[in-house]
Amino acid sequence: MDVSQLLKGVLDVAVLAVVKDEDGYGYDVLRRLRAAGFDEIGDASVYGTLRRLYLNGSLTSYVVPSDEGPHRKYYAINDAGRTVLEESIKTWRGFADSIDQVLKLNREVAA
Amino acid sequence: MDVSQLLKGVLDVAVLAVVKDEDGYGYDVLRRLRAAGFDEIGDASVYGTLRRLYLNGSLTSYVVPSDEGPHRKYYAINDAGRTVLEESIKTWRGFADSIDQVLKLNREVAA
DNA sequence: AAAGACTACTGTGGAAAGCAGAGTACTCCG
DNA sequence: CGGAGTACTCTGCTTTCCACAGTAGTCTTT
Repeated sequence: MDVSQLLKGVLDVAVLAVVKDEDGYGYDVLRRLRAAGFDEIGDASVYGTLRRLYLNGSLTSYVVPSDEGPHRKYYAINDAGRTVLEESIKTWRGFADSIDQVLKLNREVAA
Repeated sequence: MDVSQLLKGVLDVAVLAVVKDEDGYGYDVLRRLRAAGFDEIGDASVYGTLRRLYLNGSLTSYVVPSDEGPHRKYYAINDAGRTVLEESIKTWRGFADSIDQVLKLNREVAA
């Protein structure tokens, strides 16, 4: 099974969730996602997702110069993005439950 | 969030899991998946997935005439398919855990 | 018997999204 | 000065789901 196919559609939520905690720039979001278990994720996927979320109005953006390298393009979540995130979490939950049912994995929401 | 995007890559496992329980033909697999919660799944997706799994050697196939309509093309899982299914379940589990972690959903495998 | 509904499958073409690869550019270290 | 690490952009490829169209069989209803 190809993990990159599984990411389709889910990357949006993952990126929104990560940015919701704290504003982030592309390279940083990439590191945070890799640390969370998406270790094979491609950089272009993250940059592309951030751009897409910015273009559809879920994120705002600002540039900050850096002493340790090139400038950083920060992204921050806004109200629209928070709404999308909440809806997406519900969708994900229902979807994951259906899969677990078919695979007969008994998972429960613990908290 | 678009459910059809979430299906990418996962449909393979879902179909394998459904067919593993009992041999099935396309229209029937479609109904079983819809009953499991994938109520918006397109028929062409299921037929396409069955064809793909057959071509890559995970399923075998045989035709059975029917009294209630056109003939039925049954698919059965084989050893290769079972191996793919087991590997895919592991991949799914790891993937879903990563998502849950990022979304801060505390799920646990109960049994 | 014609019309419609349900069953059952095939094939084509389109769209979305992840990703590889190439390119740009800045900083720091040896 | 060259290499490594950081940081981003852009183009084009690939996979996969799906809408749509078409074929074809059975059964019910009018």
